[in-house]
Amino acid sequence: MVYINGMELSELKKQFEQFLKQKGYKITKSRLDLVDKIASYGTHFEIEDLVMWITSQDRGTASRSTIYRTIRLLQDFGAIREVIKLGNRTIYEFVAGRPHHEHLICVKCGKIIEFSREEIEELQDRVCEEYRFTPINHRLEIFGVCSECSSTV
Amino acid sequence: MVYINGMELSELKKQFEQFLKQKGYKITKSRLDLVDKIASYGTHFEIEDLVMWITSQDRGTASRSTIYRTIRLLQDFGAIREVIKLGNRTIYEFVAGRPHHEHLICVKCGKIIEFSREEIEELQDRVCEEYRFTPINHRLEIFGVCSECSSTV
DNA sequence: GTCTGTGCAAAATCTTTGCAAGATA
DNA sequence: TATCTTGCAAAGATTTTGCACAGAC
Repeated sequence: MVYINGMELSELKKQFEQFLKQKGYKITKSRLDLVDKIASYGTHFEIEDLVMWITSQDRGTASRSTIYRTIRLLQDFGAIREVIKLGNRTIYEFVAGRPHHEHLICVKCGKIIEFSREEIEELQDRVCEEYRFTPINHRLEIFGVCSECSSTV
Repeated sequence: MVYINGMELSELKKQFEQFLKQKGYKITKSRLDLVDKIASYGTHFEIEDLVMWITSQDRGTASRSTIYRTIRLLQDFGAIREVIKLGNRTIYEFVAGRPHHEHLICVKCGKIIEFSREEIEELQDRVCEEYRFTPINHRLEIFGVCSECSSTV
């Protein structure tokens, strides 16, 4: 069985189908295929990379438009998040089945390090309560230089 | 005297001049004027809004290119930061002379609430130490719905 | 059969850049 | 005077959209 982030992939797709049905959208090969493609591509990705990678694969040629449209659906569904915004780049992450976490981003080599701290979730709750703000999600990005890059002067 | 974020504006401009000189850039009317314009525009802004506002002012008509270029210089200088990245929008903030803080962003009305917690700075330091990562800056965005918007159903 | 999705190309945004003219040092 | 900056328009990069055809229900 194929597991993605500890969740069985076919289970995820089943849930996505439910989501589509519930929203009145259609279950298409394109949409389900894209879930496979993203799952096998890797955790973090930018849309252009994904488009090029998918296009380079023999079969399965979802158009750029469909990829953009489906990414949006997957964001609504909650399987994908924009986790890093650096300059004009947007880096997405497959988050389905994973606990929330944050990112360290090396501005020299682009390496992404994930970490999580329960304190951040608690802090969010306390701050939001204070401002009577209903949180939907949060994103903590720490930009800096990783150990390899700082040792290479 | 004009204070911006608790710092005297002419002092900030003087420091900016030093920065330019040190970098081998020239001190131009355009650049210094833009600092005034941004200071009087308000804390948070998007470039397009700033361009339109500046263009609508009688005198002072920095071109879009110059604004983009100067904003970049002010970011390097440290007076301005990209604090919110929402979809394809980038919201900047005049941070000169202010302690670091984070933002709550209402996804319904766009309201921005600032808050700061010393814990976040400490947490950043601890996490970075653990990964031997040298932090340059960080950004915590909490997206959600503010009290006004949630009471209006 | 009806309605939605897809692919394509065009358009819309947002940002950067080449170049000639102007300002700064 | 030498060099950097500016404004403009063009080019880039990224994302969205109108429309005709194809596919899902």
